Amino acid sequence: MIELVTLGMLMQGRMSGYDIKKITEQTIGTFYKMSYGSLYPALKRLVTEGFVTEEETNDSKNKKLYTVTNKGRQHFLEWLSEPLKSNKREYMVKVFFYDYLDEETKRRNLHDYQRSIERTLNQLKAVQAVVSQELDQLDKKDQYYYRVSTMHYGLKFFQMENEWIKQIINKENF
Amino acid sequence: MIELVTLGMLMQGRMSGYDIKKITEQTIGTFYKMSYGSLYPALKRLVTEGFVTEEETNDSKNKKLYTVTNKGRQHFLEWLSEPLKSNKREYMVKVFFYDYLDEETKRRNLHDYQRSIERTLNQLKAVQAVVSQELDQLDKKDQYYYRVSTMHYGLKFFQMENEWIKQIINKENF
DNA sequence: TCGAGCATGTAAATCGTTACATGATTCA
DNA sequence: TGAATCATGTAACGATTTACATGCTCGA
Repeated sequence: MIELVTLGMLMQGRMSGYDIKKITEQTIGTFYKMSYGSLYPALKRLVTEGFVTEEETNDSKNKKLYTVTNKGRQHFLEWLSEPLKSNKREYMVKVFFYDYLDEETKRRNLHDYQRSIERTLNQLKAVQAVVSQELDQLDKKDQYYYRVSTMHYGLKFFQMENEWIKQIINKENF
Repeated sequence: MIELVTLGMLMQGRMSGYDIKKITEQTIGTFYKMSYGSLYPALKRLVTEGFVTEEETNDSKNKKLYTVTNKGRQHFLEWLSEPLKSNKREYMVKVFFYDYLDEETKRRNLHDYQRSIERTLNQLKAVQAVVSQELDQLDKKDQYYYRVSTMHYGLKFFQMENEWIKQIINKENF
């Protein structure tokens, strides 16, 4: 993951490891954390894999600048093209970089993902209906208040995701 | 984390590792994943730590049943009492178990958390206002559509969390 | 009888965090 | 001049996933 995010950040131009971390925090910081302990080794791996090139600056600071290679760009775009998966918020990171992706793949992936969200949503609704009914009959609602609230959260969460994806598909964010 | 979740699941009564996994999936499965590769070693650790006791059944299936000890219950409740932190969805897992927690600690933690969410929300709003203005001036909105949409998502997400917490504090889920 | 589900476990691999270590620059 | 920030890195540790391995039971 960190390699792909790093590559993605470098897509906007040559920069140092320090810069990569700063920009990552400023942009996707709320749902993706990056530490130097994983970033610097990742940059080294990216160099040995031929996905980025390293350049040493001789001006005062001993800073290293990294640039994506064509191979790296291709590797990044392949990952970006893959279908969006719900787990681990990886999908949010991908959408952040979606300006780099071609229109057709974008549409297809977003559409497929929206449909999968809708399926999950329907399943959750069905489960919740059953559970609510059971609890009503047992008169145990107060004993399980937070469990039930957590279920509500799940529903709300997927509803929000669903709405958000629909909005970006319909380009309502302009 | 897995030890605490396991302990939490065992709070509702004696069960096997297999059962723990099944119930975890059925309840908090949408935001917490559990694999046998981490569960079984965790159960062993819980036994050596004296937080649960192990009981072998001699009926057909070679099943092991686990029960929380008083020490385990105490350990679990200590963790549950700690302030809610935003990172890694740990807080959702905690709220799921909140029926086990005393009213006062619950209220305090939820309240504090709601306030921290509100702070984050205000910060995000401020950042977004600035970024939106900049993009308007630069006429680059279409080039950064998905980046901007991702920002919107962050906002929506925290707004949803905020509303949800307010609702459970005000016991609107009855 | 056969496949789905019940049931437990290990070892290697993966991935990342935390703590430590070092040093330059910039600005008040 | 001293604190904040820029800048890079390593080593130990921690947590969990993935793949593998095994065997029983129950119902169609």
